[in-house]
Amino acid sequence: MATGRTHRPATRSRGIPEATVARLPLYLRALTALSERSVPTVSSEELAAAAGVNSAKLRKDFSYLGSYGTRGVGYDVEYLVYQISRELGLTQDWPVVIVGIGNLGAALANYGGFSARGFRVAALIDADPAMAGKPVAGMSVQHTDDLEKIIEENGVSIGVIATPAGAAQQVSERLIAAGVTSILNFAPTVLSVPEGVDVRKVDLSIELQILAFHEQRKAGEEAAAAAAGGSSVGGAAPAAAVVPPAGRSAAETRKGGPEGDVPAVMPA
Amino acid sequence: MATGRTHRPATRSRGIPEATVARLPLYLRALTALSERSVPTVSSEELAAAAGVNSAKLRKDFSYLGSYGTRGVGYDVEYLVYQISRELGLTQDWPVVIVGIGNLGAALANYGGFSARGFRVAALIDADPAMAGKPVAGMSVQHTDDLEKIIEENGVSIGVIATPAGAAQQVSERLIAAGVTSILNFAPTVLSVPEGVDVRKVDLSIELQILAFHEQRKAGEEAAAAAAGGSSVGGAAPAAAVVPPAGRSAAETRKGGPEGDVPAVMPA
DNA sequence: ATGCCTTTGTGAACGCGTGCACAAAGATTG
DNA sequence: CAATCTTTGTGCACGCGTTCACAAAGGCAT
Repeated sequence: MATGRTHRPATRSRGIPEATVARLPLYLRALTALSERSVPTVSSEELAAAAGVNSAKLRKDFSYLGSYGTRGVGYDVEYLVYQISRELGLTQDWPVVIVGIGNLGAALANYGGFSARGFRVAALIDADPAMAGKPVAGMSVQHTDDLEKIIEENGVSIGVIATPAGAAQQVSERLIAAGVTSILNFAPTVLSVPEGVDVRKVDLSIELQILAFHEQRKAGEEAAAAAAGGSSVGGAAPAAAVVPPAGRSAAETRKGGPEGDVPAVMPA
Repeated sequence: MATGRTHRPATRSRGIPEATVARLPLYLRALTALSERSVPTVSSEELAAAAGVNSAKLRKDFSYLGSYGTRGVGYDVEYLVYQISRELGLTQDWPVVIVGIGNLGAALANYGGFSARGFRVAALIDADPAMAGKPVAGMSVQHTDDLEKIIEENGVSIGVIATPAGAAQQVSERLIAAGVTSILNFAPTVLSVPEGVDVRKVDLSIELQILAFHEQRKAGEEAAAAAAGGSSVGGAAPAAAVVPPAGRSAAETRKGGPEGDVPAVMPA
Protein backbone atom coordinates (compact mmCIF):
# COMPACT_ATOMS: atom_id res chain seq x y z
CA MET A 1 0.00 0.00 0.00
CA ALA A 2 0.96 3.45 -0.44
CA THR A 3 2.26 4.53 2.83
CA GLY A 4 1.26 6.78 5.61
CA ARG A 5 -0.41 10.06 5.94
CA THR A 6 1.32 13.10 7.24
CA HIS A 7 -0.35 15.55 9.55
CA ARG A 8 -3.72 15.14 11.25
CA PRO A 9 -2.41 12.14 13.14
CA ALA A 10 -5.14 11.34 15.59
CA THR A 11 -7.75 13.77 14.34
CA ARG A 12 -10.64 11.45 13.81
CA SER A 13 -12.68 13.05 11.12
CA ARG A 14 -16.29 13.25 12.11
CA GLY A 15 -15.72 10.22 14.29
CA ILE A 16 -14.62 7.93 11.50
CA PRO A 17 -11.26 6.36 12.40
CA GLU A 18 -8.48 6.84 9.90
CA ALA A 19 -7.98 3.09 9.61
CA THR A 20 -11.60 2.72 8.61
CA VAL A 21 -11.37 5.46 5.99
CA ALA A 22 -8.40 3.67 4.47
CA ARG A 23 -10.49 0.51 4.08
CA LEU A 24 -13.59 2.13 2.59
CA PRO A 25 -12.13 2.19 -0.94
CA LEU A 26 -11.45 -1.51 -0.56
CA TYR A 27 -15.05 -2.23 0.33
CA LEU A 28 -16.21 0.04 -2.43
CA ARG A 29 -14.26 -1.88 -5.01
CA ALA A 30 -15.63 -5.22 -3.85
CA LEU A 31 -19.14 -3.83 -3.76
CA THR A 32 -18.85 -2.37 -7.23
CA ALA A 33 -17.82 -5.76 -8.54
CA LEU A 34 -20.88 -7.29 -6.90
CA SER A 35 -23.05 -4.53 -8.28
CA GLU A 36 -21.87 -5.30 -11.78
CA ARG A 37 -22.87 -8.89 -11.27
CA SER A 38 -26.26 -7.61 -10.11
CA VAL A 39 -25.93 -9.17 -6.70
CA PRO A 40 -28.61 -7.53 -4.55
CA THR A 41 -27.25 -8.16 -1.04
CA VAL A 42 -24.12 -9.40 0.72
CA SER A 43 -23.40 -10.62 4.18
CA SER A 44 -20.54 -9.11 6.12
CA GLU A 45 -18.82 -12.46 5.89
CA GLU A 46 -18.90 -12.58 2.10
CA LEU A 47 -17.94 -8.98 1.62
CA ALA A 48 -15.14 -9.25 4.15
CA ALA A 49 -13.73 -12.22 2.28
CA ALA A 50 -13.86 -10.31 -0.99
CA ALA A 51 -12.10 -7.34 0.55
CA GLY A 52 -9.59 -9.46 2.40
CA VAL A 53 -10.47 -8.34 5.91
CA ASN A 54 -12.01 -9.68 9.08
CA SER A 55 -15.82 -9.67 9.07
CA ALA A 56 -16.06 -8.16 12.53
CA LYS A 57 -13.80 -5.36 11.43
CA LEU A 58 -15.97 -4.73 8.41
CA ARG A 59 -19.12 -4.58 10.48
CA LYS A 60 -17.50 -2.19 12.90
CA ASP A 61 -16.32 -0.05 10.03
CA PHE A 62 -19.82 0.16 8.61
CA SER A 63 -21.22 0.95 12.03
CA TYR A 64 -19.30 4.23 11.92
CA LEU A 65 -21.23 5.19 8.80
CA GLY A 66 -24.56 4.27 10.35
CA SER A 67 -26.63 1.15 10.32
CA TYR A 68 -27.06 0.23 6.72
CA GLY A 69 -27.50 -3.52 7.15
CA THR A 70 -30.46 -5.74 7.79
CA ARG A 71 -30.07 -8.43 10.40
CA GLY A 72 -30.58 -11.88 9.08
CA VAL A 73 -30.06 -10.66 5.51
CA GLY A 74 -26.97 -8.54 5.07
CA TYR A 75 -26.26 -5.28 3.26
CA ASP A 76 -27.97 -3.86 0.21
CA VAL A 77 -25.19 -3.62 -2.35
CA GLU A 78 -26.45 -0.64 -4.31
CA TYR A 79 -27.29 1.35 -1.25
CA LEU A 80 -23.94 0.65 0.34
CA VAL A 81 -22.11 1.61 -2.83
CA TYR A 82 -23.87 4.92 -2.73
CA GLN A 83 -23.29 5.51 0.96
CA ILE A 84 -19.57 4.78 0.79
CA SER A 85 -19.18 6.82 -2.37
CA ARG A 86 -20.84 9.73 -0.68
CA GLU A 87 -18.77 9.33 2.46
CA LEU A 88 -15.58 9.30 0.43
CA GLY A 89 -16.69 12.33 -1.51
CA LEU A 90 -16.81 10.49 -4.81
CA THR A 91 -20.21 11.83 -5.76
CA GLN A 92 -18.57 15.07 -6.71
CA ASP A 93 -15.99 15.90 -9.30
CA TRP A 94 -12.37 16.27 -8.17
CA PRO A 95 -10.10 17.99 -10.66
CA VAL A 96 -6.45 17.01 -10.11
CA VAL A 97 -3.20 18.14 -11.64
CA ILE A 98 -0.17 15.96 -12.21
CA VAL A 99 3.15 17.75 -11.88
CA GLY A 100 6.20 16.11 -13.39
CA ILE A 101 5.44 14.30 -16.61
CA GLY A 102 8.25 11.77 -16.73
CA ASN A 103 7.82 8.04 -17.00
CA LEU A 104 5.66 7.87 -13.94
CA GLY A 105 3.74 11.07 -14.54
CA ALA A 106 2.84 9.90 -18.02
CA ALA A 107 1.82 6.51 -16.72
CA LEU A 108 -0.41 8.15 -14.12
CA ALA A 109 -1.93 10.40 -16.78
CA ASN A 110 -2.94 7.30 -18.68
CA TYR A 111 -4.55 5.73 -15.65
CA GLY A 112 -8.09 4.83 -16.53
CA GLY A 113 -9.22 4.52 -12.94
CA PHE A 114 -9.15 8.26 -12.46
CA SER A 115 -12.31 9.17 -14.26
CA ALA A 116 -14.10 6.08 -13.03
CA ARG A 117 -13.83 7.37 -9.48
CA GLY A 118 -14.77 10.99 -9.96
CA PHE A 119 -11.23 12.18 -10.42
CA ARG A 120 -10.57 14.24 -13.49
CA VAL A 121 -7.10 15.10 -14.69
CA ALA A 122 -7.37 18.85 -15.23
CA ALA A 123 -3.81 19.39 -16.39
CA LEU A 124 -0.38 17.88 -16.84
CA ILE A 125 2.45 20.16 -15.79
CA ASP A 126 6.18 19.88 -16.35
CA ALA A 127 9.14 22.16 -15.79
CA ASP A 128 10.89 21.11 -18.98
CA PRO A 129 10.15 23.65 -21.72
CA ALA A 130 10.70 20.90 -24.28
CA MET A 131 7.75 19.01 -22.83
CA ALA A 132 5.35 21.94 -23.11
CA GLY A 133 2.76 21.38 -25.79
CA LYS A 134 3.58 17.71 -26.15
CA PRO A 135 0.56 15.44 -26.10
CA VAL A 136 0.40 12.92 -23.26
CA ALA A 137 -2.67 10.79 -22.69
CA GLY A 138 -4.64 12.98 -25.03
CA MET A 139 -3.73 16.20 -23.23
CA SER A 140 -1.23 18.88 -23.94
CA VAL A 141 1.51 19.22 -21.31
CA GLN A 142 1.69 22.70 -19.84
CA HIS A 143 4.66 24.54 -18.41
CA THR A 144 5.25 25.09 -14.72
CA ASP A 145 5.03 28.84 -15.25
CA ASP A 146 1.28 28.52 -15.59
CA LEU A 147 0.85 26.34 -12.51
CA GLU A 148 -0.90 28.93 -10.38
CA LYS A 149 -3.23 29.98 -13.16
CA ILE A 150 -4.19 26.37 -13.91
CA ILE A 151 -4.91 25.59 -10.26
CA GLU A 152 -7.11 28.62 -9.78
CA GLU A 153 -9.00 28.45 -13.04
CA ASN A 154 -9.87 24.80 -12.55
CA GLY A 155 -10.53 24.97 -8.83
CA VAL A 156 -8.01 22.19 -8.24
CA SER A 157 -7.60 21.09 -4.64
CA ILE A 158 -5.72 17.83 -5.16
CA GLY A 159 -2.24 17.70 -6.66
CA VAL A 160 -0.09 14.75 -7.66
CA ILE A 161 3.68 15.23 -7.51
CA ALA A 162 5.76 12.98 -9.74
CA THR A 163 8.82 15.18 -10.05
CA PRO A 164 12.37 14.37 -9.00
CA ALA A 165 12.92 14.63 -5.26
CA GLY A 166 14.83 17.86 -5.57
CA ALA A 167 11.88 19.71 -7.04
CA ALA A 168 9.13 18.22 -4.89
CA GLN A 169 9.25 20.59 -1.93
CA GLN A 170 9.19 23.67 -4.10
CA VAL A 171 6.40 22.31 -6.25
CA SER A 172 4.36 21.48 -3.18
CA GLU A 173 4.79 25.02 -1.91
CA ARG A 174 3.58 26.49 -5.15
CA LEU A 175 0.65 24.10 -5.28
CA ILE A 176 -0.35 24.94 -1.74
CA ALA A 177 0.05 28.67 -2.25
CA ALA A 178 -2.25 28.40 -5.25
CA GLY A 179 -4.93 26.63 -3.26
CA VAL A 180 -4.18 22.92 -3.26
CA THR A 181 -4.89 21.28 0.10
CA SER A 182 -4.24 17.60 -0.64
CA ILE A 183 -1.11 16.15 -2.17
CA LEU A 184 -0.24 12.69 -3.37
CA ASN A 185 3.53 12.56 -3.37
CA PHE A 186 5.49 10.09 -5.47
CA ALA A 187 8.81 11.84 -5.02
CA PRO A 188 11.09 10.17 -2.47
CA THR A 189 11.23 13.09 -0.09
CA VAL A 190 9.59 14.17 3.10
CA LEU A 191 7.42 17.15 2.27
CA SER A 192 6.94 19.73 4.94
CA VAL A 193 3.58 21.39 4.57
CA PRO A 194 1.51 23.76 6.67
CA GLU A 195 -1.24 22.47 8.91
CA GLY A 196 -4.47 21.69 7.16
CA VAL A 197 -2.76 20.22 4.12
CA ASP A 198 -2.94 16.46 3.72
CA VAL A 199 -0.06 14.57 2.21
CA ARG A 200 0.02 10.94 1.26
CA LYS A 201 3.19 9.31 0.10
CA VAL A 202 3.79 6.49 -2.34
CA ASP A 203 7.30 5.16 -2.48
CA LEU A 204 8.22 2.09 -4.44
CA SER A 205 11.71 1.93 -3.04
CA ILE A 206 10.45 1.77 0.52
CA GLU A 207 8.02 -1.00 -0.29
CA LEU A 208 10.75 -3.10 -1.82
CA GLN A 209 13.04 -2.54 1.13
CA ILE A 210 10.36 -3.71 3.49
CA LEU A 211 9.88 -6.83 1.41
CA ALA A 212 13.63 -7.38 1.38
CA PHE A 213 13.67 -7.23 5.16
CA HIS A 214 11.08 -9.95 5.48
CA GLU A 215 12.71 -11.93 2.72
CA GLN A 216 16.02 -11.84 4.52
CA ARG A 217 14.39 -12.85 7.75
CA LYS A 218 12.68 -15.77 6.09
CA ALA A 219 15.95 -16.89 4.54
CA GLY A 220 17.71 -16.56 7.88
CA GLU A 221 15.12 -18.54 9.78
CA GLU A 222 15.12 -21.19 7.14
CA ALA A 223 18.88 -21.52 7.23
CA ALA A 224 18.92 -21.58 11.00
CA ALA A 225 16.22 -24.21 11.08
CA ALA A 226 17.97 -26.31 8.47
CA ALA A 227 21.41 -26.09 10.04
CA ALA A 228 20.73 -26.67 13.70
CA GLY A 229 17.58 -28.42 14.72
CA GLY A 230 18.09 -26.69 18.03
CA SER A 231 16.22 -23.95 19.77
CA SER A 232 18.15 -20.96 18.47
CA VAL A 233 15.32 -19.43 16.52
CA GLY A 234 16.55 -15.83 16.43
CA GLY A 235 17.74 -14.04 13.35
CA ALA A 236 21.16 -15.53 13.72
CA ALA A 237 23.27 -16.61 10.78
CA PRO A 238 21.70 -15.07 7.69
CA ALA A 239 22.05 -17.11 4.55
CA ALA A 240 24.02 -14.70 2.43
CA ALA A 241 27.43 -13.31 3.21
CA VAL A 242 27.45 -9.80 4.57
CA VAL A 243 30.03 -7.13 4.06
CA PRO A 244 32.16 -6.54 7.15
CA PRO A 245 31.04 -3.59 9.28
CA ALA A 246 33.99 -1.32 8.70
CA GLY A 247 35.32 -2.37 5.33
CA ARG A 248 32.86 -0.38 3.36
CA SER A 249 31.97 3.22 2.69
CA ALA A 250 28.36 3.93 1.96
CA ALA A 251 29.32 7.30 0.56
CA GLU A 252 31.63 5.62 -1.89
CA THR A 253 29.02 3.20 -3.10
CA ARG A 254 26.20 5.63 -3.45
CA LYS A 255 27.78 8.98 -4.10
CA GLY A 256 26.38 10.75 -7.11
CA GLY A 257 24.19 7.82 -7.96
CA PRO A 258 20.47 7.98 -8.65
CA GLU A 259 20.11 8.03 -4.90
CA GLY A 260 16.71 9.27 -3.93
CA ASP A 261 16.72 11.89 -6.59
CA VAL A 262 13.89 10.52 -8.60
CA PRO A 263 10.42 9.35 -7.69
CA ALA A 264 9.36 5.76 -8.04
CA VAL A 265 10.05 6.15 -11.70
CA MET A 266 12.52 8.18 -13.70
CA PRO A 267 10.97 11.43 -14.90
CA ALA A 268 12.04 12.67 -18.30
CA MET B 1 2.31 5.46 1.27
CA ALA B 2 1.84 2.28 -0.38
CA THR B 3 -0.66 0.52 1.69
CA GLY B 4 -0.68 -2.32 4.11
CA ARG B 5 0.96 -5.60 4.40
CA THR B 6 -0.94 -8.80 4.10
CA HIS B 7 -0.22 -11.82 6.24
CA ARG B 8 2.14 -11.98 9.19
CA PRO B 9 0.02 -9.48 11.04
CA ALA B 10 1.45 -9.42 14.51
CA THR B 11 4.50 -11.57 13.90
CA ARG B 12 7.25 -9.32 15.13
CA SER B 13 10.26 -10.36 13.18
CA ARG B 14 13.21 -10.96 15.40
CA GLY B 15 11.67 -8.50 17.83
CA ILE B 16 11.64 -5.56 15.43
CA PRO B 17 8.12 -4.11 15.24
CA GLU B 18 6.60 -3.87 11.80
CA ALA B 19 6.07 -0.13 12.20
CA THR B 20 9.76 0.29 12.85
CA VAL B 21 10.75 -1.74 9.81
CA ALA B 22 8.55 0.49 7.68
CA ARG B 23 10.46 3.54 8.89
CA LEU B 24 13.97 2.18 8.46
CA PRO B 25 14.05 3.00 4.74
CA LEU B 26 13.09 6.55 5.64
CA TYR B 27 15.97 6.86 8.04
CA LEU B 28 18.28 5.26 5.56
CA ARG B 29 17.42 7.80 2.93
CA ALA B 30 18.02 10.71 5.27
CA LEU B 31 21.28 9.17 6.45
CA THR B 32 22.48 8.58 2.92
CA ALA B 33 21.89 12.23 2.13
CA LEU B 34 23.95 13.20 5.18
CA SER B 35 26.63 10.74 4.18
CA GLU B 36 26.91 12.35 0.78
CA ARG B 37 27.44 15.69 2.46
CA SER B 38 30.14 14.01 4.56
CA VAL B 39 28.37 14.76 7.81
CA PRO B 40 30.05 12.52 10.42
CA THR B 41 27.37 12.39 13.12
CA VAL B 42 23.73 13.32 13.69
CA SER B 43 21.61 13.72 16.76
CA SER B 44 18.29 11.94 16.96
CA GLU B 45 16.65 15.34 16.86
CA GLU B 46 18.24 16.33 13.56
CA LEU B 47 17.73 12.99 11.91
CA ALA B 48 14.15 12.80 13.08
CA ALA B 49 13.46 16.19 11.55
CA ALA B 50 15.00 15.07 8.26
CA ALA B 51 12.93 11.92 8.24
CA GLY B 52 9.78 13.68 9.35
CA VAL B 53 9.22 11.73 12.55
CA ASN B 54 9.28 12.21 16.29
CA SER B 55 12.77 12.02 17.80
CA ALA B 56 11.68 9.75 20.62
CA LYS B 57 10.21 7.38 18.09
CA LEU B 58 13.43 7.37 16.15
CA ARG B 59 15.49 6.59 19.22
CA LYS B 60 13.18 3.77 20.17
CA ASP B 61 13.35 2.43 16.63
CA PHE B 62 17.13 2.40 16.75
CA SER B 63 17.09 0.78 20.14
CA TYR B 64 15.55 -2.28 18.52
CA LEU B 65 18.60 -2.59 16.34
CA GLY B 66 20.97 -2.21 19.24
CA SER B 67 22.76 0.71 20.80
CA TYR B 68 24.52 2.44 17.96
CA GLY B 69 24.56 5.96 19.38
CA THR B 70 26.89 7.85 21.65
CA ARG B 71 25.35 9.84 24.45
CA GLY B 72 26.11 13.49 24.26
CA VAL B 73 27.15 13.16 20.63
CA GLY B 74 24.62 11.35 18.48
CA TYR B 75 24.87 8.63 15.86
CA ASP B 76 27.73 7.89 13.51
CA VAL B 77 26.25 8.38 10.08
CA GLU B 78 28.34 5.86 8.15
CA TYR B 79 27.99 3.19 10.76
CA LEU B 80 24.26 3.65 10.97
CA VAL B 81 23.90 3.53 7.20
CA TYR B 82 25.64 0.20 7.25
CA GLN B 83 23.65 -1.18 10.16
CA ILE B 84 20.30 -0.26 8.67
CA SER B 85 21.30 -1.49 5.23
CA ARG B 86 22.29 -4.78 6.74
CA GLU B 87 19.13 -5.02 8.79
CA LEU B 88 17.02 -4.39 5.71
CA GLY B 89 18.96 -6.94 3.74
CA LEU B 90 20.31 -4.40 1.28
CA THR B 91 23.86 -5.65 1.51
CA GLN B 92 22.90 -8.49 -0.72
CA ASP B 93 21.62 -8.61 -4.25
CA TRP B 94 17.89 -9.06 -4.78
CA PRO B 95 16.89 -10.04 -8.28
CA VAL B 96 13.31 -9.05 -9.04
CA VAL B 97 10.99 -9.63 -11.97
CA ILE B 98 8.34 -7.25 -13.20
CA VAL B 99 5.26 -8.90 -14.64
CA GLY B 100 3.00 -6.81 -16.84
CA ILE B 101 4.90 -4.34 -18.96
CA GLY B 102 2.28 -1.72 -19.63
CA ASN B 103 2.60 1.94 -18.85
CA LEU B 104 3.32 1.30 -15.24
CA GLY B 105 5.47 -1.76 -15.71
CA ALA B 106 7.64 0.11 -18.18
CA ALA B 107 7.89 3.07 -15.83
CA LEU B 108 8.95 0.77 -13.03
CA ALA B 109 11.51 -0.89 -15.27
CA ASN B 110 13.06 2.53 -15.84
CA TYR B 111 13.21 3.26 -12.13
CA GLY B 112 16.78 4.18 -11.28
CA GLY B 113 16.32 3.61 -7.57
CA PHE B 114 16.25 -0.14 -8.04
CA SER B 115 19.92 -0.76 -8.55
CA ALA B 116 20.90 1.88 -6.05
CA ARG B 117 19.30 -0.18 -3.30
CA GLY B 118 20.52 -3.62 -4.18
CA PHE B 119 17.53 -4.51 -6.29
CA ARG B 120 18.28 -5.79 -9.75
CA VAL B 121 15.64 -6.19 -12.42
CA ALA B 122 16.29 -9.71 -13.63
CA ALA B 123 13.52 -9.82 -16.21
CA LEU B 124 10.49 -8.07 -17.66
CA ILE B 125 7.60 -10.38 -18.38
CA ASP B 126 4.40 -9.80 -20.32
CA ALA B 127 1.57 -12.01 -21.54
CA ASP B 128 1.22 -10.18 -24.82
CA PRO B 129 3.13 -12.07 -27.55
CA ALA B 130 3.51 -8.78 -29.39
CA MET B 131 5.53 -7.43 -26.47
CA ALA B 132 7.98 -10.31 -26.44
CA GLY B 133 11.40 -9.29 -27.63
CA LYS B 134 10.64 -5.59 -27.46
CA PRO B 135 13.26 -3.54 -25.67
CA VAL B 136 12.13 -1.74 -22.52
CA ALA B 137 14.59 0.06 -20.29
CA GLY B 138 17.45 -1.65 -22.06
CA MET B 139 16.05 -5.13 -21.58
CA SER B 140 14.18 -7.48 -23.83
CA VAL B 141 10.64 -8.27 -22.69
CA GLN B 142 10.04 -11.99 -22.23
CA HIS B 143 6.85 -13.95 -22.58
CA THR B 144 4.85 -15.29 -19.68
CA ASP B 145 5.43 -18.83 -20.90
CA ASP B 146 8.99 -18.63 -19.62
CA LEU B 147 8.03 -17.22 -16.23
CA GLU B 148 8.90 -20.32 -14.22
CA LYS B 149 12.19 -20.82 -16.00
CA ILE B 150 13.20 -17.19 -15.45
CA ILE B 151 12.36 -17.28 -11.75
CA GLU B 152 14.30 -20.45 -11.13
CA GLU B 153 17.34 -19.64 -13.21
CA ASN B 154 17.77 -16.25 -11.60
CA GLY B 155 16.88 -17.28 -8.09
CA VAL B 156 14.20 -14.59 -7.94
CA SER B 157 12.34 -14.31 -4.67
CA ILE B 158 10.66 -10.93 -5.15
CA GLY B 159 8.09 -10.31 -7.84
CA VAL B 160 6.37 -7.10 -8.92
CA ILE B 161 2.90 -7.41 -10.41
CA ALA B 162 1.78 -4.61 -12.72
CA THR B 163 -0.79 -6.52 -14.72
CA PRO B 164 -4.51 -5.81 -15.03
CA ALA B 165 -6.49 -6.89 -12.00
CA GLY B 166 -7.95 -9.86 -13.78
CA ALA B 167 -4.58 -11.47 -14.31
CA ALA B 168 -2.99 -10.65 -10.97
CA GLN B 169 -4.19 -13.61 -8.92
CA GLN B 170 -3.13 -16.13 -11.52
CA VAL B 171 0.23 -14.44 -12.00
CA SER B 172 0.82 -14.44 -8.26
CA GLU B 173 0.08 -18.15 -8.11
CA ARG B 174 2.58 -18.89 -10.83
CA LEU B 175 5.19 -16.69 -9.23
CA ILE B 176 4.72 -18.37 -5.88
CA ALA B 177 4.75 -21.86 -7.34
CA ALA B 178 8.04 -21.02 -9.02
CA GLY B 179 9.61 -19.90 -5.77
CA VAL B 180 8.74 -16.24 -5.23
CA THR B 181 7.96 -15.47 -1.59
CA SER B 182 7.48 -11.68 -1.67
CA ILE B 183 5.17 -9.76 -3.97
CA LEU B 184 4.68 -6.08 -4.59
CA ASN B 185 1.23 -5.77 -6.09
CA PHE B 186 0.17 -2.78 -8.16
CA ALA B 187 -2.98 -4.43 -9.49
CA PRO B 188 -6.17 -3.28 -7.78
CA THR B 189 -7.10 -6.67 -6.38
CA VAL B 190 -6.85 -8.53 -3.15
CA LEU B 191 -4.37 -11.33 -3.67
CA SER B 192 -4.89 -14.47 -1.70
CA VAL B 193 -1.59 -16.17 -1.05
CA PRO B 194 -0.41 -19.06 1.10
CA GLU B 195 1.12 -18.45 4.48
CA GLY B 196 4.73 -17.44 4.40
CA VAL B 197 4.32 -15.24 1.35
CA ASP B 198 4.49 -11.49 1.93
CA VAL B 199 2.37 -9.18 -0.15
CA ARG B 200 2.50 -5.42 -0.21
CA LYS B 201 -0.01 -3.42 -2.14
CA VAL B 202 0.28 -0.09 -3.91
CA ASP B 203 -2.94 1.40 -5.12
CA LEU B 204 -3.14 4.89 -6.53
CA SER B 205 -6.91 4.88 -6.65
CA ILE B 206 -7.19 4.17 -2.95
CA GLU B 207 -4.78 6.93 -2.06
CA LEU B 208 -6.76 9.45 -4.04
CA GLN B 209 -10.01 8.34 -2.47
CA ILE B 210 -8.56 8.81 0.98
CA LEU B 211 -7.44 12.29 0.03
CA ALA B 212 -10.88 13.02 -1.37
CA PHE B 213 -12.44 12.00 1.93
CA HIS B 214 -10.33 14.47 3.88
CA GLU B 215 -10.81 17.10 1.22
CA GLN B 216 -14.54 16.76 1.48
CA ARG B 217 -14.42 16.92 5.22
CA LYS B 218 -12.31 20.06 5.10
CA ALA B 219 -14.74 21.66 2.66
CA GLY B 220 -17.68 20.67 4.83
CA GLU B 221 -16.18 22.05 8.01
CA GLU B 222 -15.23 25.22 6.27
CA ALA B 223 -18.70 25.71 4.88
CA ALA B 224 -20.31 24.92 8.22
CA ALA B 225 -17.99 27.33 9.99
CA ALA B 226 -18.62 30.05 7.45
CA ALA B 227 -22.37 29.67 7.33
CA ALA B 228 -23.37 29.32 10.96
CA GLY B 229 -21.01 30.48 13.61
CA GLY B 230 -22.88 28.01 15.77
CA SER B 231 -21.85 24.75 17.33
CA SER B 232 -22.93 22.34 14.61
CA VAL B 233 -19.49 21.12 13.75
CA GLY B 234 -20.37 17.69 12.40
CA GLY B 235 -20.15 16.66 8.79
CA ALA B 236 -23.44 18.37 8.07
CA ALA B 237 -24.09 20.30 4.90
CA PRO B 238 -21.27 19.42 2.54
CA ALA B 239 -20.38 22.08 0.05
CA ALA B 240 -21.25 20.28 -3.14
CA ALA B 241 -24.60 18.89 -4.12
CA VAL B 242 -25.01 15.18 -3.65
CA VAL B 243 -27.03 12.80 -5.74
CA PRO B 244 -30.19 11.62 -3.97
CA PRO B 245 -29.88 8.19 -2.31
CA ALA B 246 -32.25 6.25 -4.50
CA GLY B 247 -32.23 8.09 -7.81
CA ARG B 248 -29.05 6.56 -9.00
CA SER B 249 -27.75 3.20 -10.07
CA ALA B 250 -24.13 2.55 -9.44
CA ALA B 251 -24.23 -0.29 -11.90
CA GLU B 252 -25.44 2.04 -14.57
CA THR B 253 -22.70 4.54 -13.97
CA ARG B 254 -19.85 2.13 -13.72
CA LYS B 255 -20.88 -0.86 -15.76
CA GLY B 256 -18.29 -1.94 -18.26
CA GLY B 257 -16.06 0.95 -17.38
CA PRO B 258 -12.38 0.67 -16.60
CA GLU B 259 -13.53 -0.24 -13.11
CA GLY B 260 -10.79 -1.87 -11.17
CA ASP B 261 -9.57 -3.78 -14.10
CA VAL B 262 -6.25 -2.08 -14.43
CA PRO B 263 -3.53 -1.31 -11.96
CA ALA B 264 -2.57 2.20 -11.03
CA VAL B 265 -1.64 2.70 -14.63
CA MET B 266 -2.99 1.28 -17.86
CA PRO B 267 -0.92 -1.63 -19.05
CA ALA B 268 -0.45 -1.98 -22.75
C1' DA C 1 40.47 15.07 37.61
C1' DT C 2 36.12 17.11 38.29
C1' DG C 3 31.93 19.15 37.12
C1' DC C 4 28.86 20.53 33.49
C1' DC C 5 26.30 19.90 29.49
C1' DT C 6 24.41 17.34 25.79
C1' DT C 7 22.11 13.42 24.08
C1' DT C 8 20.92 8.67 24.28
C1' DG C 9 18.15 4.76 25.80
C1' DT C 10 14.03 3.28 28.06
C1' DG C 11 10.26 2.76 31.72
C1' DA C 12 5.61 3.83 31.94
C1' DA C 13 1.20 5.60 30.55
C1' DC C 14 -2.03 6.30 27.11
C1' DG C 15 -4.76 5.75 22.95
C1' DC C 16 -5.98 3.47 18.77
C1' DG C 17 -7.09 -0.61 16.31
C1' DT C 18 -8.35 -5.44 16.24
C1' DG C 19 -10.90 -9.48 17.17
C1' DC C 20 -13.89 -12.27 20.10
C1' DA C 21 -18.18 -13.40 21.45
C1' DC C 22 -22.86 -12.53 22.20
C1' DA C 23 -27.29 -10.28 22.62
C1' DA C 24 -30.68 -7.97 19.83
C1' DA C 25 -33.13 -7.74 15.56
C1' DG C 26 -35.30 -9.14 11.79
C1' DA C 27 -36.56 -12.54 8.21
C1' DT C 28 -38.55 -16.94 7.28
C1' DT C 29 -41.00 -21.10 7.81
C1' DG C 30 -44.58 -24.02 9.48
C1' DC D 1 -48.77 -16.28 15.27
C1' DA D 2 -44.92 -18.55 17.24
C1' DA D 3 -40.61 -20.74 16.85
C1' DT D 4 -36.30 -20.93 14.59
C1' DC D 5 -32.51 -19.41 12.17
C1' DT D 6 -29.46 -16.06 10.22
C1' DT D 7 -26.80 -12.02 10.52
C1' DT D 8 -26.00 -7.54 12.31
C1' DG D 9 -24.22 -4.28 15.73
C1' DT D 10 -21.34 -3.70 19.71
C1' DG D 11 -19.34 -4.26 24.58
C1' DC D 12 -15.08 -5.75 26.07
C1' DA D 13 -10.41 -7.11 26.43
C1' DC D 14 -5.97 -7.31 24.52
C1' DG D 15 -1.86 -5.85 22.14
C1' DC D 16 0.75 -2.70 19.34
C1' DG D 17 2.46 1.80 18.64
C1' DT D 18 3.33 6.44 20.21
C1' DT D 19 4.80 9.83 23.29
C1' DC D 20 6.45 11.81 27.53
C1' DA D 21 9.80 12.35 30.71
C1' DC D 22 13.92 11.23 33.00
C1' DA D 23 17.92 8.79 34.61
C1' DA D 24 22.26 7.11 32.90
C1' DA D 25 26.15 7.82 30.01
C1' DG D 26 29.61 9.94 27.77
C1' DG D 27 32.19 14.03 25.89
C1' DC D 28 34.33 18.41 26.87
C1' DA D 29 36.03 22.37 29.09
C1' DT D 30 38.42 24.15 32.81
